[in-house]
Amino acid sequence: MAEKTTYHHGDLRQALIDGAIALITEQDVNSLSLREVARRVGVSHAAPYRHFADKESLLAAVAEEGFIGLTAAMQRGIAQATDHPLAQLEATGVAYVQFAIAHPAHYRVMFGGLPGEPIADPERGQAGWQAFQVLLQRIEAGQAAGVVRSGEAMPLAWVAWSTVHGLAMLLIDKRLPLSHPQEIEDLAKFVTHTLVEGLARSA
Amino acid sequence: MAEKTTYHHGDLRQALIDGAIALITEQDVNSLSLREVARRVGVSHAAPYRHFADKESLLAAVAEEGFIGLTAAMQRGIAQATDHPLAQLEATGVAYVQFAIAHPAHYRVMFGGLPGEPIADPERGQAGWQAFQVLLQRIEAGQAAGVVRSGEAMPLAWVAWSTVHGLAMLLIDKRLPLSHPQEIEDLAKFVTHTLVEGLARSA
DNA sequence: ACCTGAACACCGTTCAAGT
DNA sequence: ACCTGAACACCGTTCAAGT
Repeated sequence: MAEKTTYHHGDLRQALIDGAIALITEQDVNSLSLREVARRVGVSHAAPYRHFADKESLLAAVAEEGFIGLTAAMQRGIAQATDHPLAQLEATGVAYVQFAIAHPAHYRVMFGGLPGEPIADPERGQAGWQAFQVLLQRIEAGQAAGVVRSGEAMPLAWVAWSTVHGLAMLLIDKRLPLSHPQEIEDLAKFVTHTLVEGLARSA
Repeated sequence: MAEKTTYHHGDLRQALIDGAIALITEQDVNSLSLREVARRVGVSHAAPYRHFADKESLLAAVAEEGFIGLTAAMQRGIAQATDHPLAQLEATGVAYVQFAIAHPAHYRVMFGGLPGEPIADPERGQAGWQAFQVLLQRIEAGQAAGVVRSGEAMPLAWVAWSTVHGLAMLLIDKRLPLSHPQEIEDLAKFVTHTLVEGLARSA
């Protein structure tokens, strides 16, 4: 065993993913070319096809890693919040938006691309579903504690996801006239707070 | 005067915009090529450069028309709702989402593309600002009637916009496990309703 | 097994040249 | 003024051929 380097990169597949992420953080997503990734990694432009069926498959792998990072970011946010379910829900939303604006190109690959597979669906999109689960579980915890309105949790999670996703996209695309990081963080908190008031059990 | 056809299309600029819209509704946005639009319209691949600086400029014109259509759709939705400010706010949100899912490719051009200019900003993006204004005015009307929480209207409008934009994008990208139009419409109503409860003046 | 180099059918953009 | 045709520098993808 211990089969060292099967070729000069040890793991070309991972090198291509890392190279793609590095390139999209430098430039933007649309101008990313498979040939440029290959060049960067030091391999011929045809080599990636040993590991990915096409450009879209490579981007799907990049998206997968992004969702793993998003999940971790939300969990860190939750860990730093107080125990109150509504506080944890807010922390989840704020962490979501902050992850997106910290990694705009990566976030665009996760969503902006292809039609995409359903995420709020356990069957497909493993990493995406994991991320969505974090949000869903905070809703369910809020319901169990009696501070989030009752009823099916799933549609409530879709409301929450729509709001944070929409804010993230508007901020990333520079659609809102905000620039200072502090303004952006304040808005993320305000939006998430207003959302949570809509989800909260009235009275 | 009455200078008939300055060239064979009378108005190549508009023909290119219409051609681009026709193509994106048939196929998807990313695979749209300027050369194909030119072919479709019956002119050489270099001719578009007489009217648009580059591909991005043509897409910006397409987006502009989209925002005009979105504004009209929201206004129709408001006209059909009752006079109650919260009902009008909900109607605006539902009309927004329905426009997006009825014209997914067009909506993607309006947002998905380029970094984009600020929309919630009167100086730039005329048509986009007009659309945003419809939403903002419903918020202000709700405040005037005392049924929407007081404070600056703009951040409240950003909350609302984030929610409907996020839902629209998730639906267009098929991120939610819904397919039947009725399910989608029900969700649009539910999401908008929950949003409005967050914006409403508590008690 | 894994990678390369040439090839194919496309792009966006520019520019001299035509009417 | 408005449009064309050739040209340039790129793409994504395929495939025979090399080791």
